[in-house]
Amino acid sequence: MEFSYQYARPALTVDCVVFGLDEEDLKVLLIERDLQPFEGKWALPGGFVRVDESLDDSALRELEEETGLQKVFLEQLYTIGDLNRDPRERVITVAYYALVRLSSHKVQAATDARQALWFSIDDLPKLAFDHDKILKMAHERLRGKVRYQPIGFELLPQKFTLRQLQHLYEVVLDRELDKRNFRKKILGMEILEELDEVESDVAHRAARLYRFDRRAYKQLTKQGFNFEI
Amino acid sequence: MEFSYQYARPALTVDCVVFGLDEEDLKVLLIERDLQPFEGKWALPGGFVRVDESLDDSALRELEEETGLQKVFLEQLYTIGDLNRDPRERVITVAYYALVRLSSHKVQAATDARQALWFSIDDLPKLAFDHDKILKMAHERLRGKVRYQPIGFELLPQKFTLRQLQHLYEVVLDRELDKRNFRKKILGMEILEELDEVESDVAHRAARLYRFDRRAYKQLTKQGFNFEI
DNA sequence: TTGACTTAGTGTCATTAAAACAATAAGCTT
DNA sequence: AAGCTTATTGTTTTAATGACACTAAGTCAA
Repeated sequence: MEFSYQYARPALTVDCVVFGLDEEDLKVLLIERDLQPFEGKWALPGGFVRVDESLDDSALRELEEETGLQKVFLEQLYTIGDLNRDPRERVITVAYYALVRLSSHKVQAATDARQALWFSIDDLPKLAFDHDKILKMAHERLRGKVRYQPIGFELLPQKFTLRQLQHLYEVVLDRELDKRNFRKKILGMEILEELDEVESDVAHRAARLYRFDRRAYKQLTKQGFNFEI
Repeated sequence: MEFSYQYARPALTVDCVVFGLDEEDLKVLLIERDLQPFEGKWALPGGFVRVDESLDDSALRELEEETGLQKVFLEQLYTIGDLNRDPRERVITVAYYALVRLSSHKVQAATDARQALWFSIDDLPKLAFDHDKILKMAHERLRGKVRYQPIGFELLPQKFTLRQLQHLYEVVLDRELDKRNFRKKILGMEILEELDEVESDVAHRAARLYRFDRRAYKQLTKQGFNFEI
């Protein structure tokens, strides 16, 4: 007990809602807790903020420690400070959400976690603390934000087909989109680079591959262009 | 020094960007600090979070203590935890923004503040800490959010004219709107209640007064209606 | 009381964006 | 070679947006 203060201070944590996407649906990465409280329960990866690291760094560090993930897309979500959200003491958590290319990330449990597993967003276990609430918030944020910011690409491989891109939006927005209208719209934005490559290993005509053109997008935003699906 | 912990803990504060609107432009409420550090400098109202109060309550309490404002519209903005944002020690702040009906709120300085004053958003003094950055963030959030959430009404008196409403959007979005198109659009939403009253004390034809119909709005959102200016 | 002044209030047309909709082409499998 | 699966492409209809100007109502002052 080396650190003393004149007034009581709440503990501060970060928690991450990590989204991934596969051919079926949207997934969330959860860890099985290896410590009390809620030992053995599923929870969001996260942990205490150190006094010498920024909040973003905290979130990235905890993600790597508990799940092995590195260099993911990360944005702050909300800070939750309800009085009794942790049975031990007053804990305030800064929640983040992260988007990862599920295909290219191997996940492995580590510190404070027995295992890390991907769960379908439609089939989640009961979570520790108020993590259900945080996860729901993150899901809503993702649904809202994916429509007016090109963050969806963070969920896809670098090279993707228009089918995959449309599938992403259908899964996240939870509604079907018209193929012709979707292609017309997204190609009309001129933020995709058409590659001289097609997908491989499919048992039918292979679709062309595209890449998100970050430079073109930045250029367009400067001119007042607004991304919107 | 009564409170001891095993690990060092950052201090936790809340800060509020309070927006108001008058006939000219958008205003922000600032306080002149009466304590070190930055004594005598202008800053956002705010202060330390107590261990037994929620973050929202903290923000509301600080607002009342430092400016006398009560029952304002308040939303969380962002949590800033850069390492050296406070010269004393590591301080993490949960930033909020608030919208008030400037006309109906008297402002008075109190605890820790020499005075509280409204500043035009286009003519701000240099602020203490990183409050410039927070204020800028809040302004961007307001500009973004006012278009797809009917929060603008929080800045107007309960009864307002369409001219006032349009002026609000022109000031916040910083561009002129066409009167006929604006009226067509906003009235077409059917979220305004037309009153049997007109404004008074004007030296010309008096305009009809309207009131935001929260019930109608909620009903419409249930049916999938999306507010958008 | 009248004329001048100020703001309120209103509708149409042109343009653009969104939504609905189906046939052919390419490549793989058997 | 025939059959299967998915890729790729345009047109038409409908709805939303944006541009644009005059008359009505009420106040003020001569």
